[in-house]
Amino acid sequence: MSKEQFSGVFNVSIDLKGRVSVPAGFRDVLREKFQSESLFVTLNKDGLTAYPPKAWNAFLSKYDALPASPSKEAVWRARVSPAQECTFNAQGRIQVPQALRARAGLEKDVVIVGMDDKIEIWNQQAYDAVLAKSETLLEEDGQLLSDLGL
Amino acid sequence: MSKEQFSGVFNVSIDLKGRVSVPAGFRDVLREKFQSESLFVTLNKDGLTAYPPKAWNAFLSKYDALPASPSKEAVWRARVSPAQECTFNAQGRIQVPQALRARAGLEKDVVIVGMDDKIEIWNQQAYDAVLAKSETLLEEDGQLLSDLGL
DNA sequence: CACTTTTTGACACCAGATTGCCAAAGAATA
DNA sequence: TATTCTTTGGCAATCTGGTGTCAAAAAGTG
Repeated sequence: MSKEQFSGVFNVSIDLKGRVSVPAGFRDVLREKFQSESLFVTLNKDGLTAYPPKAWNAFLSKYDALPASPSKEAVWRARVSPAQECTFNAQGRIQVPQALRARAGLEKDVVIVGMDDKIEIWNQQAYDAVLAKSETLLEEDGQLLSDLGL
Repeated sequence: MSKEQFSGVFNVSIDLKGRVSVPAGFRDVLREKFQSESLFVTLNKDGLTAYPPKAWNAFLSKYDALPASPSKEAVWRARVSPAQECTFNAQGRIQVPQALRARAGLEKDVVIVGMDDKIEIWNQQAYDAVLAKSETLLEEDGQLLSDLGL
């Protein structure tokens, strides 16, 4: 089975000007499965998420179909309006816009996480924190993992 | 595909005289898509909104068509009458009239947000606040985002 | 271990953003 | 009306941040 989706966690670094190396494997997936050379990067609750154009447009269509509501407006404000398209340079790096970097607290060490049809970009510490929180949660719910056979 | 609409979030600064640099990309969209060199800036509930003349005139037509009512008067007072046209200077800055600045609390750090056919201008703290509020709303309505595939 | 690929840091270059300064225009004062 | 003070806009110098490129370092592969 060849790679079909984004998966795995990668520690990468962001340079002084805000460029991040996207793992080569992800670029392959992007090219082969999504026929694209760019990513739509936007905010999420604790960091950034990057979508292949196809996935982003699919989301936008669903979004447009929603009836007007305060929640819809919140989605617009928090997810849609901050989005920016980023293209790759010759070394496979994308330039993350300053405002997004600032919000996500990206400085030197960042973590890139494959999430099937999207990619998350985290500040290293923030990622460590959620990971730790997840571990804690699993310990409290000891049954779940063994039910899953893990 | 070139940029068709205003999008993205930008941190910019406003000088003592109230001049704001509008991101170069927005000026391109304004020139190419809206054939215009100015913006109509007016109040909104928590900050300022700037419209390309075309969009502003479209709104005014709809407004004129409204039957007279106290609400219509309220729109006049709160949105229409405060509006002022601002042109760009040689450096791509617009001068935001003092009265509007004061109402929106614009001092040093401002945030410019692309909203398709209009542009929002926020005081940095105020923007942080609405963004946080939107995030909260989205958490409460946990279903929505996953329905949208985000 | 040798070789290839990927990642990273460094540098130069350029466009855009910021700042301060100066002059013109306007308002206030006498 | 003459004078001063204030505001506004334009210009220029500077600074910052983004982009492209190169080469060293690191990681991966056979």
